[in-house]
Amino acid sequence: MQELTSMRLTTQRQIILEELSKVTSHPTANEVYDMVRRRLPRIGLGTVYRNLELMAETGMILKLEVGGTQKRFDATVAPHYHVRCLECGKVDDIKMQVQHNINETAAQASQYQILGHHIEFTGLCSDCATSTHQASIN
Amino acid sequence: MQELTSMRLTTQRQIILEELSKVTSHPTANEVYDMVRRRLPRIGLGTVYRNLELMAETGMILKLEVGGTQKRFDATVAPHYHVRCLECGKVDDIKMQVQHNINETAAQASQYQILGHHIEFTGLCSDCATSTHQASIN
DNA sequence: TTTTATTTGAGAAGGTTTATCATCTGGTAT
DNA sequence: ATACCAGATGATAAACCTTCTCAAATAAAA
Repeated sequence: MQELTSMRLTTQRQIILEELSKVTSHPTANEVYDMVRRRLPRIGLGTVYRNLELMAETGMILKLEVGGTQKRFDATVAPHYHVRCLECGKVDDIKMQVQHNINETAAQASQYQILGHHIEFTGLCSDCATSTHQASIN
Repeated sequence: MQELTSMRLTTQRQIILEELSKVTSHPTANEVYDMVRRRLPRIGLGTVYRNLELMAETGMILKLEVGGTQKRFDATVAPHYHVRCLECGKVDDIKMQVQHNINETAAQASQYQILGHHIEFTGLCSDCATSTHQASIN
């Protein structure tokens, strides 16, 4: 794993973290790339991927391996849950208590050494709920 | 969405479902392809992807959009939770009660129309827990 | 400043999934 | 049985996301 101590403070790194911290959406690597490119037009996509991965390893940010095809990133490190819209793929936070106790239940119900859990709710965001409803009328 | 009524019962479809039903692991599309190919050597990878997707749409099987790079499939349709090994990527079932109540909690805590949830535990399977432990001794 | 190990940008490569399309086939009607 | 046809298949290409490679650039230490 990457050591925090040996990580240089490059402009690219700072701006990637700054831009990710600005939003509460959970952007994909490519969306972060678009955000960062407005300030650093010559940055490479590989640099964004490399640094998001690195920051996730050191725990500076969260890598969300949720449903959908792409990985998403989150500057909020504290454990919390997510909802994903089945229609548009948008991911939002769910502000509810973290169920610490279920890790033990899972540990007892399996042969695994349980290290954590993540809950992903699925449903329709307010925008898509409206349009889907309208579509079902037609 | 694909209608069950208009789905032909092709040999390929039957065997894909049969092979998936045989295992309790949660194979990726490529793993299903390998399993099916032993009985239908001329089947195409696209056919496997197409049918797994189709069966997931009709609810015949479950498509797991869990962490890791690849999607995994499951012949057990009843709601249940999963553990993923952080080391080897293996996915197993967790036999614990489904927390029906948390959907309401999530609905109240968000603007989404909540349709369901999935819990993915992360940890180390017994094999990897051993080898990782040994590695940390060295 | 000079040095050096790390990082970058550009592009290639890898891996997974989806799309395309001529051919084939299961199910139905004849 | 046979013919028909919408739907399915297999082969291949394409799309997509992510990782790798490496010469050039650069942050940080000497």
